[in-house]
Amino acid sequence: MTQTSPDAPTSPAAERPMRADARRNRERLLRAARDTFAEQGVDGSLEEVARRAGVGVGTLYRHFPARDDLIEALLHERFERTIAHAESLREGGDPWAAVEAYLRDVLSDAATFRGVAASIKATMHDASTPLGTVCALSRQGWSTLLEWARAEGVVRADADADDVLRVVYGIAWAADQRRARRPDSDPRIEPMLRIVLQGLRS
Amino acid sequence: MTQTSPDAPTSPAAERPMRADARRNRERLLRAARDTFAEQGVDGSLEEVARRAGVGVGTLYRHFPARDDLIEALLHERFERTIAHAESLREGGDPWAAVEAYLRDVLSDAATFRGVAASIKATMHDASTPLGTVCALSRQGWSTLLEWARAEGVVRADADADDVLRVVYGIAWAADQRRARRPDSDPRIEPMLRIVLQGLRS
Amino acid sequence: MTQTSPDAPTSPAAERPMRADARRNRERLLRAARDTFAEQGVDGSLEEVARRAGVGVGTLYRHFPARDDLIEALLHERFERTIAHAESLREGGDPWAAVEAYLRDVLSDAATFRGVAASIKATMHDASTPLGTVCALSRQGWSTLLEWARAEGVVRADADADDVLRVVYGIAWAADQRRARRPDSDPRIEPMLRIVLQGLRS
Amino acid sequence: MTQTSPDAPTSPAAERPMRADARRNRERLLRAARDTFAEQGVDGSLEEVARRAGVGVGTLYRHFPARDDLIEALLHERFERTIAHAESLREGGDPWAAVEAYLRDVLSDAATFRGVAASIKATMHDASTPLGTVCALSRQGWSTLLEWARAEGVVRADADADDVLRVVYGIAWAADQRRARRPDSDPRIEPMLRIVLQGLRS
DNA sequence: AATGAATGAGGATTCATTCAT
DNA sequence: GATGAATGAATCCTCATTCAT
Repeated sequence: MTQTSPDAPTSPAAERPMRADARRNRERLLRAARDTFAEQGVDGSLEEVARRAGVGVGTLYRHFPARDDLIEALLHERFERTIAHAESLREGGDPWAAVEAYLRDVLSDAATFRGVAASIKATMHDASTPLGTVCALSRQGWSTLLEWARAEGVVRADADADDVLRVVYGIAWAADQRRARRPDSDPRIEPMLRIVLQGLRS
Repeated sequence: MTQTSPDAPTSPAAERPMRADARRNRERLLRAARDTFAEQGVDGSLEEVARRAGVGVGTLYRHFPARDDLIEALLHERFERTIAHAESLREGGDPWAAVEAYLRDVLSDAATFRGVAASIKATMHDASTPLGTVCALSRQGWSTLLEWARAEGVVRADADADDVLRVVYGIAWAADQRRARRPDSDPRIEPMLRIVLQGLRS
Repeated sequence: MTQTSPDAPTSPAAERPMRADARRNRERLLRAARDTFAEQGVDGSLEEVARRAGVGVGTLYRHFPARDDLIEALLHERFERTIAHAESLREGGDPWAAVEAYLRDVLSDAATFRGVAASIKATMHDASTPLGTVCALSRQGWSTLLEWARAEGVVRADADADDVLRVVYGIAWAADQRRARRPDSDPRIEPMLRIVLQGLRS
Repeated sequence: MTQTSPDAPTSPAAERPMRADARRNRERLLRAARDTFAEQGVDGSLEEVARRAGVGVGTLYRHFPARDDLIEALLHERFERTIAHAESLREGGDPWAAVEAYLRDVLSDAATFRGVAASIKATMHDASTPLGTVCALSRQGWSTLLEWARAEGVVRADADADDVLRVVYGIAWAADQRRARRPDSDPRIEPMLRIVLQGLRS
């Protein structure tokens, strides 16, 4: 009765779809954060993020009360795609190809939002943070994948899922040219990844 | 006598013998920096360094105009030992053991101060900085060592010296617990290194 | 009928009867403000007030354009009761008892919300504000009461009505524990009031 | 030996008398704080204080790391004078005159640094703060004085030292015109104090 | 009328670096 | 040469108030 009363002001239905301008600002903020964090690292100035988004600081804080909420939002979509990919890879039937493809995905995730590897590393195992929760999902997918590859005998028995992930994030970090005095012409992700892949193969 | 001691500042020709108290302060500053950086990482407060050294900030700046000069001075000694080690390893006759030992040295150097890997990465290829110069020396030693191991056939032909170094610094970064919410009990350097080593072996 | 209810807004002639939902919101806001101010003092967050009322901030501002309007509305009822009390006291026939009772009322009013004494003090003599107007009414009642007590010879001749009120508000302020580092177990209003009462008696 | 060595830079003796410019800035800061706090209350902007002193914020924080250190410094001198006065008053032989004079001192202290009464009230009983410590001293003096007056029979037996102080601070607060919309022409401290004094007399 | 998103000034605090003593 | 006082940019965050929807 209450929700169908004539007093209900504007929204006809019960769900609140987020106002158009709010949604637009959210998008802008995410884009600005992506850029800013790429340049300054995930410690980058939030004030700067707001400025780039053409938005007041207050707006940023309304949308993302904590820095991690911003990072989490940044990663969420990507991670979900990666996890979905992992599942589809398992259906491909080639465990080694799957491992390769997955790690390339991870690197691509970490490279897209440069500097985010640091953040992931920091909260990777803290399920109490939103970011940690996303990471847990991602690690779960990778773990299953690796287990399978191990069972199929294409990966060394002693390779731990977390350790491999860590090295891969280390590669992402090493390839990150941010703050380098003389930018390397070549990010050289591939050669580094190849070393690791060969280290995994049994 | 004083100016020929092994602690003489880096410039090859010292015009003036450096006053006794200046030398003493330099030593104190290095020691204080070592402690401070060990606790707070290489981003640690310089004011804190000066305080621990029992010296004014101004004095610190006179001796080490930039933070990197301080880091460089701290790494110099370590790096020289590592380079010397590389040479002695070549005399051991076992190229694979040499590669292993050397990379472990590198990791140990990088683990000295939290965050130092980032500094190294940033200036690695910039010979105009003091830190870059030290790195160049180090890379030279590693390059020769790897070449030898490759010639002996114990290391894959396609492994590039710089790429391997990068991955190893990536490992150091990944093992760095700074800013981690829930510090991992175990930095897990060994398992990560093992993956890389196995990736190098031919 | 609706506009003659005791809850009608302060303006004497209400052109339009005020929509039912508007009236409901007004009530809710007052209730929420009462709670919030009781907890956080009169400096409490207005956003919080709106939230508790289950209403947007905008609505709050529509009903109460300034914080003082809210405070005024909250005090209005209390003050009216106090004024009425003053009149009934005069009928009691005991002027000293009346003075005592009245000042206790004032203290009780001022203790309603932390910090409200400051608001009262600030606008006490400014009849252009709604709060000031209420205060003027209140002071009028007190003045008459005191005059009577003076005429009856139970109160010193040199006691000025405003001065006494000021001291009493000062007591309310002194008893206010807001921001105290170590909250006093006992606000000690009574002993302070007793000093003042004894200072009044002739 | 060490302190007489030729290395000792400027200060001939062992004590460090504070550099001339530092002392000057300290004075300026205190003056600026006095003014700023008078206008904005003790919650006044520290940035403003620094600006008025013609000094960077950093300088303010170097001299007074916490707001209370500033307030404490502001009160220290005054309080000491008041305490000394209390002692001299006891030698005067007239306990009632002493009580009167002392409370006038207290009011004068509280009025000089307007708004400071609030701060005193907040930390009055917290000996862990520097301000609380100063207050304790002050209260000690007053307590002794009052005890004496009580023993001499000129003050009511039931008057508690702390309660009286509280009312007096309440008077200071009530007389404070800061933030009043229509400043009262007359601070009216005297009439209020007289009420309290008469309330004390036995 | 109601809503709540957006604003942005404002306040506290830190610290690398410079410079007067 | 040594000292440490001074600087002030930079960062985080909060909240009263306005205004587009």
